[in-house]
Amino acid sequence: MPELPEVETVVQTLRPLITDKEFAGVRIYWPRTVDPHAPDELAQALLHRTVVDVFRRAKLIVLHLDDEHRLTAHLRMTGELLYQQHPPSNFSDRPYLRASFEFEDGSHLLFDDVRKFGRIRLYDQAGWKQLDEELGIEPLSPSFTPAALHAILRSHRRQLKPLLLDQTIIAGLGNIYVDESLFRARLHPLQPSNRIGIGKATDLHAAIVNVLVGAIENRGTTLQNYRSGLGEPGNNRGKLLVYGSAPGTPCPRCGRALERLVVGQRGTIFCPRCQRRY
DNA sequence: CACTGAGCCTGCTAGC
DNA sequence: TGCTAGCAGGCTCAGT
Repeated sequence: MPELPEVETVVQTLRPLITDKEFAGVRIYWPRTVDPHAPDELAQALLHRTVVDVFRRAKLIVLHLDDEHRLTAHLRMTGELLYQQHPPSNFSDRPYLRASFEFEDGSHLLFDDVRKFGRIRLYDQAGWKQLDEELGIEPLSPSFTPAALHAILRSHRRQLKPLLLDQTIIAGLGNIYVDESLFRARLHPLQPSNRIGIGKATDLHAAIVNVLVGAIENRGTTLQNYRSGLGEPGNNRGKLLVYGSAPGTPCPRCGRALERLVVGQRGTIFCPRCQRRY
């Protein structure tokens, strides 16, 4: 599923391709994709607007428009936002197309999404400001320091994994990179966050940053659906140490059988020897 | 405040 | 071989 590194990769591929382009047409094939907007009202609002920048916030792809609105796409589980020089000639080739955006030059941005969980929304300046303020710290920003993470962990009394997945606390982490980060930092997913000292917080900080930076360098992790803005799969899958491993697989560090549990409705893989609760 | 479970969805697969 | 039940999970909302 697309998390911070995958969304960042999509943004990097799309930015040079769609910046300065003007919307000339919008088609919505699955109305719930643009909930709560009415499809025709969204289309009207976008017509003749120009993209002035493309950036990422949390797991959102954000198109900054010339009227200061922000058009956001959240890929959720299976979404893809794809640039195409020419419109698809045959929609039956794209059975999961949920929305398409045509630019003045004839190029298209296609929103493909098998599971229909993905969402596209338009925010005015105030709405965007509010959303931005509700989202947590960016883990690749300069302000995300070991001390900042330690303060976050101490200020809550929660299980570590659900806390790291909470987008209002730290923005952009998902199931893959949380499991990878916890494994590298040798922390148990159910470890109470407030009992983590500065030493382990520093380990966790380094693990998160290294895992994310490495995944971006590899242009994301493709398990099934994820593709960049140009339709290319990512290369990070082979770099994962535990995510995707079946329970019973030997721990890559100590050899003990990895175990699986469900934490916050999410499958979780960890090493019961390396990652101890305390 | 912290946590749990339902709901949204459909492709894939283990098991019969 | 063919079918089906169960699984995968980001996010929101309601309930404990």
